[in-house]
Amino acid sequence: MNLPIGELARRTGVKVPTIRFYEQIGLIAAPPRTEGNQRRYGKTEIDRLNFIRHARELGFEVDHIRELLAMSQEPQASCHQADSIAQSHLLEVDRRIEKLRRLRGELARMIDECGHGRICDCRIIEVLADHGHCAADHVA
Amino acid sequence: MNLPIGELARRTGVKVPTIRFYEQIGLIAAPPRTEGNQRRYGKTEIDRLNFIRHARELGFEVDHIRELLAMSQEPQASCHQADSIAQSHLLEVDRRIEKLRRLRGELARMIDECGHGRICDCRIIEVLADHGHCAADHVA
DNA sequence: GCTAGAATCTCTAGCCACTAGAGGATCAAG
DNA sequence: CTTGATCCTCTAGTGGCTAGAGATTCTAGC
Repeated sequence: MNLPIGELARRTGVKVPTIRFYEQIGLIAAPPRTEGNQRRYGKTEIDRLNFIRHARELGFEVDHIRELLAMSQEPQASCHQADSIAQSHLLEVDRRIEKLRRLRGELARMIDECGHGRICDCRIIEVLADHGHCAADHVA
Repeated sequence: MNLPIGELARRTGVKVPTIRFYEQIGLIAAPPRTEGNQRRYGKTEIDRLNFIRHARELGFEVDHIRELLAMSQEPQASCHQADSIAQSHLLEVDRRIEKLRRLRGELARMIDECGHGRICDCRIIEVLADHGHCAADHVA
């Protein structure tokens, strides 16, 4: 277990520059180096990077991941805080889905109404140009 | 109709710095200036900015908006291209919705299974730490 | 005409989470 | 000992803005 960064990347699915970036922002610790100044990693980093990757895939922000990582280091603590981070993230995801759904509806309607003729008759252009009182006006 | 930038902002819902930014990236033209070097706008810019805002609200990228704007200037052209931009954007929105829904499912399950006890028993932390063969692994 | 305060100007830097590329050093296999 | 893959650091770029500094200009009231 003395992996170079490329091997760590292969095993975790996190790209090499991203690993270095995570080190830079302090999301993972700086590992030991070879005599020739190359990073060498162990099992700890595989786990940590996998954790980070899963959390990113679930859409957690880096700052939240920082907190979740800190919690995972304190197994006896209450998981109330982890729960609340996840909860509020779920709400955020719900908001995004709802917004996209409304948007999708408008898009689909617009496309549907397009008669595939000339620009001057096109609902797509028309809707964009003059859209004074539709739902999307109130999308944040 | 010789509006200062703040008034244009008020009428279109696009913030002042954003208007200047749009000018900088060439999304809108540089307007005439007063003797004191302040921008003054007319009806054209109101329409154009409204178009841009609507398109942004619908999630179109700036480069696509550029194309849509160019099309709207050629009323006799076919709207095939506008249609295809909108179509592919719709597909992209569908992809995003689907991705968020899968993600939401995982999040909700995770939270649901959390016993609200200690970190060492917490499904949230556990799922993140060891998540080897779940759907989210294959989310791009 | 004068003054105060609101609005405007330019410019730089920051946001997020990376990604790309230059230019050079190091490693492992043959 | 050479070759080619991998690694290093550093800077800059992505998208679509947003924030702030410090200076100027406009406008309304007196």
